[in-house]
Amino acid sequence: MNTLFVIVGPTGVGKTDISIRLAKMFGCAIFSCDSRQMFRELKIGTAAPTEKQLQEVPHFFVGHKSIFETYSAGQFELDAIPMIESELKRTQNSLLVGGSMLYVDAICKGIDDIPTIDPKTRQEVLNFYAEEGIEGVRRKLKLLDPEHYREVDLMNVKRMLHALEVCEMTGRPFSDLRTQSVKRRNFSIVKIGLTRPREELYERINQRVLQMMEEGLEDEARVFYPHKALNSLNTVGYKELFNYFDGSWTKEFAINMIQQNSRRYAKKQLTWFNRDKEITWFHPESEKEIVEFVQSKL
RNA sequence: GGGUAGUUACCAGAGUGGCCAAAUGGGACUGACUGUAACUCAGUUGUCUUUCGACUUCGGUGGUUCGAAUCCAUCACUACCCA
Repeated sequence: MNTLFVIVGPTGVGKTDISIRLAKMFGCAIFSCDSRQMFRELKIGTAAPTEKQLQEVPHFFVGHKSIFETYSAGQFELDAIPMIESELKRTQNSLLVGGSMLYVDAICKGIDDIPTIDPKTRQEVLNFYAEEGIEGVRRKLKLLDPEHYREVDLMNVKRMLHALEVCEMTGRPFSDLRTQSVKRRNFSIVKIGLTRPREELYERINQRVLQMMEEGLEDEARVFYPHKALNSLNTVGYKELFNYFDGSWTKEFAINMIQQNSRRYAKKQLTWFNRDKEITWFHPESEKEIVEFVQSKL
């Protein structure tokens, strides 16, 4: 059967380099699985593959959207699966590379078919929250979807609001639409995790942030400062600089915060991926072992 | 040399006789997470223990007291002020 090799790992661990090497070995393209590299306006701050790297190996889902468009893990599944399937027909093996946990799951397990929330419903639900507060949200959710109410984190407003949106949108309880089943794919999946000792990872992240600043992250972010409310710009590396632009933080502090938030993000990624027992872990520089492992799976 | 204020857990910082292993915030760590997910949320954070609980802490030492982070003495250090 055709195989999709899925390379995951925290930000800054070194996924790009090894994946380009593997792609060349297979003669295949790379499917990026990064919820922020998808935005063509965000290059430096998302450490997107460089022009040179993109020329070496074709990448899908890098810079294919604008920050002004809305996108989601569900849409990503719909867009990517057919492309992965047709690509696998051509090259037998292919690569999915990225650190966006939910997006990886969308490809590997699939996520339930829940309609995209229209802006009107979203706004209505937000208004409701503004008026009634978290208590109101809980009350309404308990009424509309008692089953989900029992399961959700009652402290997590954002998740509850989403459940409410879905109830409002579909007229059905959110829990009805959540089958939580794992979709079968017509290709095999082999997951490779890249990790490093914590200290080493953090040091790389810190250095990379400084490097991004040298490459012009500040200018890149400044252009989009007027649009800072966009969800696509609620992104490490940009949101902190926005605080500097509006005068609430010093530049130095903003840079420190980018480093700190990047480290935290890396930890969250590791927490998520550690739960996945299908992942075989490697140090990114153990190229020989990785290649041997990949070959054993062909 | 004189004076004043201070020294609390990783950091900042409350607490000024028992309700104190010690508020709160930050950091760190751990975790949850099926559509705005680089989001959002939670737990832990003196030691030992699964729990109950036990034990050692609030600059050092020595006191007062049934009982001290809290009061007294003294030493050390820090900051500011006066010389």
